[in-house]
This record gives sequence, C-alpha cells and structure tokens, in this order.
Amino acid sequence: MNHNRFLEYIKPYISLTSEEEKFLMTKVVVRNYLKNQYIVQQGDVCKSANFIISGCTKTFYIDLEGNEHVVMFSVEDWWASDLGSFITQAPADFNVQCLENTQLIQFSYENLEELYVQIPKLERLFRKIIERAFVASQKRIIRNFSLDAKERYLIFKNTYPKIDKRVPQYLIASYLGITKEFFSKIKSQLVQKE
Amino acid sequence: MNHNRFLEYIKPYISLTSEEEKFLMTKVVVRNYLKNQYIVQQGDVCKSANFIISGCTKTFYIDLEGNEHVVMFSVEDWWASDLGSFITQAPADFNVQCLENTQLIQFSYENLEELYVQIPKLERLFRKIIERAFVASQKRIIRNFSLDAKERYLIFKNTYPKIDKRVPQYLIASYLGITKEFFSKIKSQLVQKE
DNA sequence: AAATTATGTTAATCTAGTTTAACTTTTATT
DNA sequence: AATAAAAGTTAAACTAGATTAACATAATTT
Repeated sequence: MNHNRFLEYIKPYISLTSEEEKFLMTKVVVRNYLKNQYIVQQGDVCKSANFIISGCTKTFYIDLEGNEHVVMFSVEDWWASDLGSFITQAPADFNVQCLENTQLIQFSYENLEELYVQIPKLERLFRKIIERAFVASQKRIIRNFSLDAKERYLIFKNTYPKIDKRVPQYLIASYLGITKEFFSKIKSQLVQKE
Repeated sequence: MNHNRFLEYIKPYISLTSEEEKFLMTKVVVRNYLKNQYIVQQGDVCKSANFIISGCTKTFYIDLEGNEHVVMFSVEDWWASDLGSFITQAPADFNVQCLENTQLIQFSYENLEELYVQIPKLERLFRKIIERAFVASQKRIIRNFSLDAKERYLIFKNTYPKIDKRVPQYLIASYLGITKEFFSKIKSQLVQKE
C-alpha cells in the first residue's frame, strides 16, 4: 500500500497495466530512515533513486572551508538522491540527510536499468520528471542572479509554503545562499512592513 | 550529411538501425540562422528542440529592470532551446540568439512526440541527455554559492576554454553573474599573478 | 526541573561586488 | 579612410550581504 503513493504520482506521466504495476513493485524496496540519518553520503556512490513516501530530507554540499550549502529540500512525492552519482555510479558530491523520519521507495541502479528494459514507458516517465527538474534548476540560477535575497525568499515562501514552516530557518538561509544572520534581518524587515 | 553530426553525437547513448536513422532524418529540419538572429524569443512558444551543428548561441533572460542575464552558451553538439517552453508549449522565459552564423537540426514538438512513439529508444537518449544537463545545473547552483567570482571564472575557463575565447567578455561576465567592470578587474588581477 | 545543545536574533564592522562615469580599443558601416 | 557603434578598461563612491560576537529562545537530554 506504500507503493500506491508512487503509482499515483506517475499517473499524470504514463499509464501502466496492472501487470506492469505489479512487476514494478517487485523491483523496489520500501525503507525507513530516522531523523538525522544519512541516505547518501558525499564520497560514497549513490546506489539508489529514492522516492519519498513520507518525511523530509535536505540535499547539501560541504565545501572546502567546511561550510554547508543546501541544494534542495525533498518532501512527499519528490526525489532524494545524488542524481549525478546515481547515473554515473561515481562518488557523490552531495549528502542527503533526513530532517524527519522518512519513508522511501528505493530503485537500485540495477533494478532500474532492468525496469527500463522491461517497461520502456518508464524511460518516458523519468525523461519527463527530469525535464521538469532541469527547467526548475535553470530558473533558480536566473533568480539567484536577477533577484536579491528578500525577493528570492518571498518566491521560496510562496512556492513551498509547507517547507518554509517545516525546516529549520538556518537551512532555508543556506538554500537561499545567504547567512542565517542576514536571513533573520530580512524576515524582521518583512514583518515590520505588514 | 549535416545529420551525421547528430547521428555521431547520439552513438554513446543509444544505437539505431540504419532504417531508424533514415526515419529520424525525415523528421528533422536543418536550418540556418545568421549572427544576431533569434531562434527563440521570450514570450513566444519554443516550437522546436534545436541541436547545433555549427555556430554558437546565448540563452538569456531580460529581467524586470531590463538587465540581461546569460543562462547558457551553446556550441556544436549542444542544444539551444527554451526547454521549459518546449516541453509545456507555454511562452518562453528565455531568448536564444545567435552569436555567430549557426546551423541547427530542429525537432518540432509534434515530430519529436512521433519519434518517441516510433523509436522508443529516443526516450532513453533524451532521458540521458537531460539527466546530465540537470546534474550540471545543480553543480552550477552550488558553485555560485560556494565560490567567489574569480574561482567561478577559473572553472568556467577550464571547462569551456573555447567558449571563453569565442564570445564577448561582457556576456561571460553575465553568465558568471557579475558586472563587466568587475569581471575586467578580476582578469587584470589574474594576469598580474602570472 | 536543570542543564545542554540546537536554533534564532540583533548590532557593529567589514568586504566582494555594484554603480556611475570617463576613457580606450576593437569591430562594423558608410 | 572616416565614422559610428560595440566591446573592454579603470577608478571612486557606494551597498547588499558576510563576519564576528554577544545574547535569547526553543528543544532535548539527563
């Protein structure tokens, strides 16, 4: 029944027969992680594509100075993997860590390759998912260049109101590319205006 | 013969029979643009996926203050489209303009959909291409947050030495997210160190 | 309930990068 | 060849955001 969430998720993209759905289910693993556990560690190979059934993760990078930079947050119906590491099976640049207890559906690299062969429609599914992710990523680059931190925060808050309330504020600051101190300043300015 | 460049390009990803190659060729158009011409205009729908045979383009965004922000450069063997507009067939956020006379292979939206049906391997091809593009885009976001402008420029110069020499410097500044004046300062600092 | 530890705020000082403006060099156009 | 337009440089004044540091308020752990 935990698979259902994934099967619902893919319906707007492709339709599978019930046999295909059953076969797919035999090729995935449902796994539970506790808050603060790592799903992927920088330097290790990301062995599975992870779909979130419940919970919340941060994907982040520790730079050479030891500073943490949040690349993305993932919640229900989204993915939490180091895709670069997964597709090349090379060491990960990013960490993925649980911000809450999190339940995942995991596609191992080998099983997903097999699924692509057995159910070619899945190529289409993942093509479409990644197309959208790429477009969002490009737009974020542009926003980072053309908007100041306050504007970026307002867009974030509007786009992901649940995440804004759900994760520690210093991680949102990191996602926005600013320090927690400056983020604090921005928020107090926004409160005063109301 | 202009198709050959594309057929070579896809070989690392998928292998097509010669019938498939021929069919594919009937579904694309080769088109020539002059320097400064627009392939895609912000506000219009991006009607085709464009593969560059020769030439060079910039993909850019004009913000509300009228400032230009370069999202990417594209040269031979790369793509020059507003993918977000193409996949949704909604108005483009970005412009794509030729920096040189440019020859393209164009896949119209309808023809590409048909190609996906007739040659399902193409789903795999485009999945893999976009996976890589997404990974590169994520890494760029992180670099923009964790490195200063000088470091970003050195990485750009190393990664795309040809582009560095091929396009106007003020566009590279825009791609790096800095002003042309500050870019000029950085470069003179780098020259002095040698 | 006390004590840690994690998270959040405020304010002073500092800096990477912007803005403005004047100037130089290169490239296109007549 | 002359002129205009586009691209690139330099320098002074300025600002968004970083840094440092001290403090405040949750949230956990003992």
